[in-house]
Amino acid sequence: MRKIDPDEKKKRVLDAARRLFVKRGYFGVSIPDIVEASGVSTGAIYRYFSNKETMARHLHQQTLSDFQQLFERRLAGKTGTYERLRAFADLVFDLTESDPDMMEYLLFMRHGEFMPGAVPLCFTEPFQLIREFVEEGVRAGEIKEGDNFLTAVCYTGVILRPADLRLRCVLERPLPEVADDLANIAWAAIQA
Amino acid sequence: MRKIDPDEKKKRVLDAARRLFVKRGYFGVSIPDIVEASGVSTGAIYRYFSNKETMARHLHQQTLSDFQQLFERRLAGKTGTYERLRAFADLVFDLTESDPDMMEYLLFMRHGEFMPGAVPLCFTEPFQLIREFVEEGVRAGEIKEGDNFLTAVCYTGVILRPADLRLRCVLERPLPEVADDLANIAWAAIQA
DNA sequence: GTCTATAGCCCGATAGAC
DNA sequence: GTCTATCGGGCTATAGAC
Repeated sequence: MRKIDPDEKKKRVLDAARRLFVKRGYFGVSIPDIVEASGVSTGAIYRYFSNKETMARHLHQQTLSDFQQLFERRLAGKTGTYERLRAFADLVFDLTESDPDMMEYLLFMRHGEFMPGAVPLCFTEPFQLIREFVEEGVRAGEIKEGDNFLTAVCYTGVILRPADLRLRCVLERPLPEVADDLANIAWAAIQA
Repeated sequence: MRKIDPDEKKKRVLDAARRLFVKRGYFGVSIPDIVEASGVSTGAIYRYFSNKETMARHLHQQTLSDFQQLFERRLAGKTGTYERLRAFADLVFDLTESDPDMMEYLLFMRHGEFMPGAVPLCFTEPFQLIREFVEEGVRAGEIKEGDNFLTAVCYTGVILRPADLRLRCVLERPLPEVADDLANIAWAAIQA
């Protein structure tokens, strides 16, 4: 653990913190917990992050921007409404299996617990994009007319709830295996 | 605050605790916080509940059984599949407006935070019932064939996610006003 | 029975050795 | 730069006055 790249250490701390925060909540995790889980000393942690709250904010921002980047990469070249909404669904399903800590953070982390007044997840870029896709789908006559915001919320509900239950080990099959079924159900919910 | 019925005091403590737990998480709430919010003294709290964790377990059990009772009452006399699933939806929408603390607890509370190994919410009676209704609906040819568990999960996804966002003040209209739209979307998602 | 005062513990954060 | 030893503060839980 010596003379390691500081960025590598920072990442180790943030990874450990995310895993612990997701499991026990912000206030349920102590700095000694993070020290033990990350293998990085108290002193080093306080060198990188001025305090516990700053570390959590940093972690929050990073997780959101990572998710957005992954989403944008998957959207590249996709033009149809079904295809673009499907890209969101597949990203959620794949992330649930490949990086459950990240997905669990996105779904469950109560940012309000330690960051009063933070922007709700559904106002971040990826969820704004989904609302835009829904609006285009309505204009194209592919999606039912109505409250477009509500329509978008319902679509994400069909996608996110299975992810939720999969992360809690309630669903036994990996989500990518049932991605077609779920994407079809979600589409059936909103199509014209 | 003197000579009040002990059960009344117990209820005041549990109500205050639920409101605080939902907002800041189990570890983010101290006994002094609950003392201040409930108007019941530390000594009394420790007389009723042997410790903080026991109090939280008690609260958890009570909230679950209250929800189940409300659900069963609404199911009385309902026989059709659409009608019975709709009863669940309406209960969720009504509770979201009439008792947001309770609904928020049911949706967000991370019971695993302080109760390792607790039964996940979706294995409780109400959610088992929904799965049964879906199975009957499939047998009656009303609902798409497939993985019935997954189908039930998707239905609840369309119902619970709007409740989630309404509780976070993202949706501005009371859910009962859009109950018809949401119930139809949820039904469209799963119907044969 | 109920409250107030406090004991004992562990936390976040720091200071100082290396 | 990094670690370890330690401080003040606030927590859970209790003991004793009323």
